[in-house]
Amino acid sequence: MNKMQDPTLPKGDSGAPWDNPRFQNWVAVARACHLLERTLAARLAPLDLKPAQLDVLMNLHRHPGMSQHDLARKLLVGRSNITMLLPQLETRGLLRRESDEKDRRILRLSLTEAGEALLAKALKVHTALIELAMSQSTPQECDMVGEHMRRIIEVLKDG
Amino acid sequence: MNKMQDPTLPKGDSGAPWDNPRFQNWVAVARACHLLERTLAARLAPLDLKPAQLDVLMNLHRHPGMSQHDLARKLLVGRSNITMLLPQLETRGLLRRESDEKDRRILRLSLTEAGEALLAKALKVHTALIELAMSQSTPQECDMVGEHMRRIIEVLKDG
DNA sequence: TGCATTTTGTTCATGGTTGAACTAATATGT
DNA sequence: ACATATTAGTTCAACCATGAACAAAATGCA
Repeated sequence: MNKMQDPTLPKGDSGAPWDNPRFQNWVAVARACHLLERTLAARLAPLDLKPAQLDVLMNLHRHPGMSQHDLARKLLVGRSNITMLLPQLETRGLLRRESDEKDRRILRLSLTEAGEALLAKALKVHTALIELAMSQSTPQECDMVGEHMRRIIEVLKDG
Repeated sequence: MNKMQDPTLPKGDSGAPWDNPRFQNWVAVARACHLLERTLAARLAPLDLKPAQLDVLMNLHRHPGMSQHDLARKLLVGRSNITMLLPQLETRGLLRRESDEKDRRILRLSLTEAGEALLAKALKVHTALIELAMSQSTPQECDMVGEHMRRIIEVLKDG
């Protein structure tokens, strides 16, 4: 269904990508991501947390003691981004940065009690939102989507 | 497969979202989006175009004569963003902004010949990248992903 | 050891995005 | 018609993310 031509489309677009289903499907993926990110930001605002900061807390909870460099790679952002991001969280008492005794270049990161507590609250929000989004399909379909995306990540990681 | 526990995980995380498949699957979606966006930016650089600018050209090709407000809604960005974005493209001779005679608040947007030409080149790059990503699954699976994402968009559009 | 290279984190200038406040044009209601 | 409300677009200051250039520490190799 829904194969009707949009009458406002200019003619002579036969080879255009807009009637390519793959193209349309990816546009939907990008839109959904964009929208969920914005919604998450709105719902996280009462906790005075931004999505990027939540990502930091989540990764530090799962991998306590990781370095800033490792954190940057995990989050797919530049190292300088981490440098700009952490002081706000450290000042709020959410995380610690401790020099590694063996390699004094490295700062080992870990959450404080307050950081763990805030993370727990934020995770409720985040999880609820993802549940809402992912419950739009069956678990099997979700797994398929996940598999597909992981393959995309692999194929793009070096190209 | 791959259900092994990560031995570095802290204990006592039983209710945590990390072993929730839906959570992991959405993380994969977000990562793939992020990565594809970055890859697109890199491949568009030789044309001196950024992904956001390509989105503008694409929408103006499909809906010539649309207003800046409509364009902003289509792209899910603020109106001020459009205001900042367009002058660069107009100066490069890629698009026109013409006052509507009936409603002089509105600026009607359309591509120039040069805009259409550049769009055609950029679309080759964009399409190739999406083909690469989406060919990681069968067309049926792609359609399912698209359907899922469109449902997510609907459910989030007003929440 | 001595010296080049690599790695970690920081600084800084740049560019992109946002939302609030603003102007101008139109629509609405009485 | 006339005051009020709404809408289109702009301006501006604040915030983020980025990458290049940098300093400090560690590594490797001769």
